[in-house]
Amino acid sequence: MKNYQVVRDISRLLVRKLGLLRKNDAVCCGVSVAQCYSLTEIGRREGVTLNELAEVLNLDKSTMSRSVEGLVSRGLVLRQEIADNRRTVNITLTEQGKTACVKIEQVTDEYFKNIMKAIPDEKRSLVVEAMQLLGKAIEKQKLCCSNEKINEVIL
Amino acid sequence: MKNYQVVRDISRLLVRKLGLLRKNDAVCCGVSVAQCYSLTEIGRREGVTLNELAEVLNLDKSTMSRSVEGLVSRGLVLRQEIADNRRTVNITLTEQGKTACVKIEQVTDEYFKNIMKAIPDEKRSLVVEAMQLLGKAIEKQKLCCSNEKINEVIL
DNA sequence: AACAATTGTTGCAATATGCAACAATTGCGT
DNA sequence: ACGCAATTGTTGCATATTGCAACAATTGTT
Repeated sequence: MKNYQVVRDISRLLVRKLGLLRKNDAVCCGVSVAQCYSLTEIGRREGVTLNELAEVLNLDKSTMSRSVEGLVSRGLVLRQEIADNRRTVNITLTEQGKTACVKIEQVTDEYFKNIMKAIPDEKRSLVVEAMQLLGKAIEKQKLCCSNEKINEVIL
Repeated sequence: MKNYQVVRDISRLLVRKLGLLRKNDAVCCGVSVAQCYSLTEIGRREGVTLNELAEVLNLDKSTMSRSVEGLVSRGLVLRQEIADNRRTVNITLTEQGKTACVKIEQVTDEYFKNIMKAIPDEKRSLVVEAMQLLGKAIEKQKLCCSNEKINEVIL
């Protein structure tokens, strides 16, 4: 197996184990996977723009807008106007949203903690170092098959 | 940062870069992300059962059934009966399906090759070794938040 | 032979999707 | 200051996808 295929396999494995192909509306805390990601991202940044969120999650801004609307109607998220710019919107977590975020963090962290536990002690730091290198490498890459519209129909 | 968070970050990064939250119907070769995964999995196994496919991709069998139906109607996939069992279905690729698979492999491999290229030469084998360890560790884990129905509504 | 378990397909209502069009606002060039 | 382009976010819209539940068909078990 080629070395890049090892990375690809990890990717496939994560997709499977994390149920990323699902669009379930109740994965954790009564919200979908995509909404979990939204909540986490909003929480980490303490306020985001809709565009920023769409970009980070690699979603269309219309999709993002509606997704946020869903979170607002659940009382998890707040859409606030910014004083110095009446065009953009500042998206923040409500108290309920923060609670949800904590819960999501717990569930997710638990999962990844178990993964680390399953790695032999003496190999753990090696894995961490490698993952940091990998992270940097991935960050340098463009988005894959996203906005480039590779719609070539097969002959 | 805790060591498990490094792995989690990689996961988030992949979700973002690979556009896994998208349910775009035309990511590559005119099929969606989920369908790309289906095609790849069917191709790798040279014939799968619907249930197997649903399990591997962590999707409901009804969803899987319809997704396969979509691939059949596009002429990419074949649903065949098995001689010794008239209940199960054997799903295989058509010639067009194989062509699509090759294309998908190319696009995906290209992406992961670039990631490896972005890793310093002397560190590459380290990363590969670590990824193999990580892969084994992830395989040992259960599915995350999938069928367990953690539908606890937040207070 | 009777009954349980498995496999895959639909009915169904709800939701999500992205593109395009749009209004509101801001920035830029002159 | 004025006009025009660019940005930001929201909707209309048609389509696609989701999972649960119910179902028929088949297979396994006792």
